[in-house]
Amino acid sequence: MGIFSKTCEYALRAVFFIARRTVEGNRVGIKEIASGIDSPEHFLAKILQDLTRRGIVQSVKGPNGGFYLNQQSLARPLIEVIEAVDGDGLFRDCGLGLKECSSKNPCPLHSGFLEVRNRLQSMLESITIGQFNEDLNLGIVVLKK
Amino acid sequence: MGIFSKTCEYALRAVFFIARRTVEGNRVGIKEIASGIDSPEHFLAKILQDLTRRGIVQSVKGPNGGFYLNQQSLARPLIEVIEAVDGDGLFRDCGLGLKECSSKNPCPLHSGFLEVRNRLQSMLESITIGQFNEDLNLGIVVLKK
DNA sequence: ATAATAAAAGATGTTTTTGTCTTTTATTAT
DNA sequence: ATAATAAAAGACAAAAACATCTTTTATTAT
Ligand code: FES
Ligand code: FES
Repeated sequence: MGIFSKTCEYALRAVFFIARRTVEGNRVGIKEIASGIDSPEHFLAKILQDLTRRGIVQSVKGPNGGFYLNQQSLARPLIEVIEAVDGDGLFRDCGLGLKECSSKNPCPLHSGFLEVRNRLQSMLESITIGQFNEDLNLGIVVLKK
Repeated sequence: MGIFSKTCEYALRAVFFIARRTVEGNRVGIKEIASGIDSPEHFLAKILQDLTRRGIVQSVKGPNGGFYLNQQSLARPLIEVIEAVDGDGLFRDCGLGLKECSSKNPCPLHSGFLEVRNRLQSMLESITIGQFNEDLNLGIVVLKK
């Protein structure tokens, strides 16, 4: 288990991939996304269906159809994708699994966690889906290995 | 899903609980631990069996038996418990799920992740199992709610 | 030695996550 | 209108995580 669920990892890689195609002016089909990010095709399809319902990504059916991102979606911070898929537990729940996280009756790790998680949160709030297109095109960052 | 697995959350709460009893000079049975940290008894038993095999906690069978921690175990940093239970994936794997994490061919989140995870890692390396006994006794921190 | 105690080990069950396959619906080009 | 295309939806399956129950083994006090 990583910091995010597998589902969420696929979702993040997929939106990065779609963003890149979108700014090139194209929609992109599920097959191409799946092979471009090295994910199981039908499983990813489910994930993108859900993201589409939630308005995180856009899609059209039929010939020349596929997934794309509108301006609003391109500008979305990553944390919205993560919360749509995994919920906000990573940022709100107690790191030791206690029923709730609060600074009255904190668990032993509360203050340490708070600092790390706030840092993660603000990082994910400041990174947008669309901001890596150039680095992806240049091969400076990658979505599969 | 939190940052650690449920199994690991129970393990961490349990070692904190055992530490407290140990410095009072007592061994503590599985029933008392389970109720003291609000975890399923038989499931926790499996977890502690594993931690015992790995030498993270100590135990003796029979009357007056139970779990306890020797000096070395009391001084152990939390990260050793976590790595024993969840492995080191949280600190070594790619946050986007790519096959490996490295600064050549990084994923888009690599540098952001690196900073957050290093912070988490050094926090968990500097906190020891035994260091919260006083706070636990005073009720400043808690292991169940 | 015996009985009582408590962890260790083994067998089994449930739920969630992850993954696959098939059918249906919407859209587009002809 | 029709055929081709591609996502949406539904049914199903495997694996991992989480959990429970029973039997065995080691230890201690009597
Ligand atoms: S109470 Fe445990 S992290 Fe806040
Ligand atoms: S390559 Fe993704 S976190 Fe390092």
